[in-house]
Amino acid sequence: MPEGHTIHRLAAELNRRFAGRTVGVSSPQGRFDGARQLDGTTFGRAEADGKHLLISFGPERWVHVHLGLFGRVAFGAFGPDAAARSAAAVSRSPYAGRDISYLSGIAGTDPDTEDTDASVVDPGEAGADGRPPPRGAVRLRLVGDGDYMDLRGPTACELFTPDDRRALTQRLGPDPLRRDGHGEEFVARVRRRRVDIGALLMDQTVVAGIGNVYRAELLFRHAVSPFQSGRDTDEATLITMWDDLRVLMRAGVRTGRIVTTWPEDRERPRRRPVTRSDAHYVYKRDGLPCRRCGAEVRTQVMAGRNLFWCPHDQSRSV
DNA sequence: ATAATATGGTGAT
DNA sequence: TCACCCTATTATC
Repeated sequence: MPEGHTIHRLAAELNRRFAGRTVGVSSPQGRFDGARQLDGTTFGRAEADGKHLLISFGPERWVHVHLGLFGRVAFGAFGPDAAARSAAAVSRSPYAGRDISYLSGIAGTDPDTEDTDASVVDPGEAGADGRPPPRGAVRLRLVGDGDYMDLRGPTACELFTPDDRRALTQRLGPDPLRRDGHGEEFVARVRRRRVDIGALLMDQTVVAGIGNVYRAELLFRHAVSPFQSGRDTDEATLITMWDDLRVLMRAGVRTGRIVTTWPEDRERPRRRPVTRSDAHYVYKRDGLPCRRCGAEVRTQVMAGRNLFWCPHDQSRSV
């Protein structure tokens, strides 16, 4: 489910709840052996690099998590003041139970606008000890001072050495959400490849953190054909795309949603909550008319995923 | 009960 | 390019 913004958001929330604290670490499902040796140690800091989540436990140990397509995280509070803590969390946290709409500035109850961040799920009912018993396949549970987190369905949840961590960073392209992510590097990595730009944007060694939604939407916003090769893509266009991507993804971190449309291209008027159906230009809109030109949005598989684009607005060569 | 679906990634062919 | 791995939810028989 997650693209890079989800992971950065997740790292921030983990730090808010666990940074510097002694944590209980377990794997109710039993498939993360590393839990044993981390149990009772100190949670250092969580950080995101592209779609990878890294949590330090002391200088020599990291937990590496990749949510993949199905991975989800649930946060919760327990104990006597759990309700108060949750209420307080609403005012500060990007994750307040399921009510992320608060941070989107949405506040309302319109179900059409409450698509929030699907990687966050309701943790469930409290058990006898105040904490919900693990439900389903919980790969990793962290328990702190009144806070807990459950992780289900990740592609990766494993121990990393500092070498592993360095190797990962080495492999990944620049991340638009990180301070050390530089646009020039993105441009260079795109322009030395003959591969279609629509495939390059999904390649995490070219740019780290883009997924299938941002790929389609970014190309549309810059009127770039997905079928144009990286090498032939105009440098100025790529720089503009990078800058735009940073804006879009930062908004994604803030709100937990991917909204890429300009107000004038939406059906619901300005200053109203952005509905699910108004959030994107082309993603999952195949067969519908393009918001700008009315041409039928098309889809075809590229880089192993369904690509969506407007054949009229995205036909230019730059 | 079974299938289809999903914002991802790896490793073999 | 394909097979395969993760899991929960929703739709269909």
